[in-house]
Amino acid sequence: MSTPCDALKDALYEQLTRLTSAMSHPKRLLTLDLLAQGPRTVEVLAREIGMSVASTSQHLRALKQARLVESEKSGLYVTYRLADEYVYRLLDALRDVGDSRLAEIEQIVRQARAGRAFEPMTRQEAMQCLRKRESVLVDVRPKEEYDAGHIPSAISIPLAELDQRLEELPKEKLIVVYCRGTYCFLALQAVELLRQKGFRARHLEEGVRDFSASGVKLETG
Amino acid sequence: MSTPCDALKDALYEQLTRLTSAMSHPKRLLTLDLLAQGPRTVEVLAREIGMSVASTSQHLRALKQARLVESEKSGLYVTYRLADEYVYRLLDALRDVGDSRLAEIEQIVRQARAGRAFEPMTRQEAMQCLRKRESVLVDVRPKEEYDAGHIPSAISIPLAELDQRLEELPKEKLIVVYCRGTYCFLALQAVELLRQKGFRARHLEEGVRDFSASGVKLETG
DNA sequence: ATAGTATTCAACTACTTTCTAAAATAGTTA
DNA sequence: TAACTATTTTAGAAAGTAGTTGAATACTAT
Repeated sequence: MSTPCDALKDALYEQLTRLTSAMSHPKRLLTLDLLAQGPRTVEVLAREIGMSVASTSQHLRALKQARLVESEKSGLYVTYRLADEYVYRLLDALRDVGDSRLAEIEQIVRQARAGRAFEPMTRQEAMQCLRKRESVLVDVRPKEEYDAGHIPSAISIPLAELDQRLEELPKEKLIVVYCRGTYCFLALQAVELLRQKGFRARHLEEGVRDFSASGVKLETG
Repeated sequence: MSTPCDALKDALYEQLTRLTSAMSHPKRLLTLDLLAQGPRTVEVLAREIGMSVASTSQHLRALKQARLVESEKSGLYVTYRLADEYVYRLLDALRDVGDSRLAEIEQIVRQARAGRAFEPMTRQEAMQCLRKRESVLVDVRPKEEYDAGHIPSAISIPLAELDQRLEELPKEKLIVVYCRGTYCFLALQAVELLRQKGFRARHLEEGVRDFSASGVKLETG
């Protein structure tokens, strides 16, 4: 009892698995997350994901064939970027499922904290510090995400730009950074960088998602 | 220059690929889509996806290990269901990317129409018929999705229940069905079934997504 | 018990994916 | 033109994935 629909459905799901297959490799997922923060060349990506340029190129080809990324050649360099807004949201949805379903991820995060260096701040602590003007709150997500909604009174310094914008931050205050959610690593990386540069820095236990989920009205623009 | 973060990140992305790998098989994706419409037993699923029970069971195990589905044994039968709301949204996000990025999907849909039997109705046509009371509009998505927002004046008959609720539909009118979007096959399957049962039936070219995208206020509840 | 049914498991083969290393391509500079 | 750089391609070995078959498990009914 094979209906005309069935052949179609098979073809459709085969196409959709082009997307999921392309995302089924840790380095490719990491690549997408990096590209979500901004375009990059092959060489830069290779360094960031810790693979050979040849491998990186192959992975990028896989992503491109699935139309998850686009590339543009200018001179010697090929710059890759995320294909569009929907890919961005797909990554987000994936993180959400990971967050809600994979206990293993919880554990990874907890282990990270066991190292002690990355003890997170609770919302209460952070808000108190902020009210007493002992700290500044920094949103290290890409600018677009900040614009779409951020914690009130936070300033935007995307992780990618942090290195060049250190002079905007007060050395004497505590820098509190946050990103998307509990297990988004942008904030951790920011803390790492800031401490290297001699700042006092900590990250918020919760991310924007948790704030908005618990009823805090986010600012936009 | 490997930072403490890097090890964590690797572990995290490895965990996230458990999700995408589990979704990287056409039959497993189809299985998730079916489970999104309601829980099913292994045998039923096997029939619906067109595989042996043994294979189906193995695929279900893969999905379960990734925590995308849950199972419950009662008596002889094991019933599988989608793990939670977020998995649902992940599937949705995936369809959206497919819709926006994969020209191949467009083509599959167009090919289906070339077969002629499934010529879709435009919104204008449908609305005209509806105003003249020559047709009824049926939303064949799962009840939850209907409740979350549907085209005004549509009634809800989930595809899964259509077979048992045929007597609610007027034989003399044209049945216009719609589902999520252009290439969601729920509506096509509904049309197929309705025609088999002697109804006149067609499907809307657009789905809820397109309606809401073009500014139509959806009804809820 | 015994037979029967739904589901899972194990072992095997065929196929696909991934990494590496080396070669090829394409654009730039001297 | 040749030398150089960024990227892509290719071929091959190693690892992983998928479908089949037949057997094992677990529950029900007699």
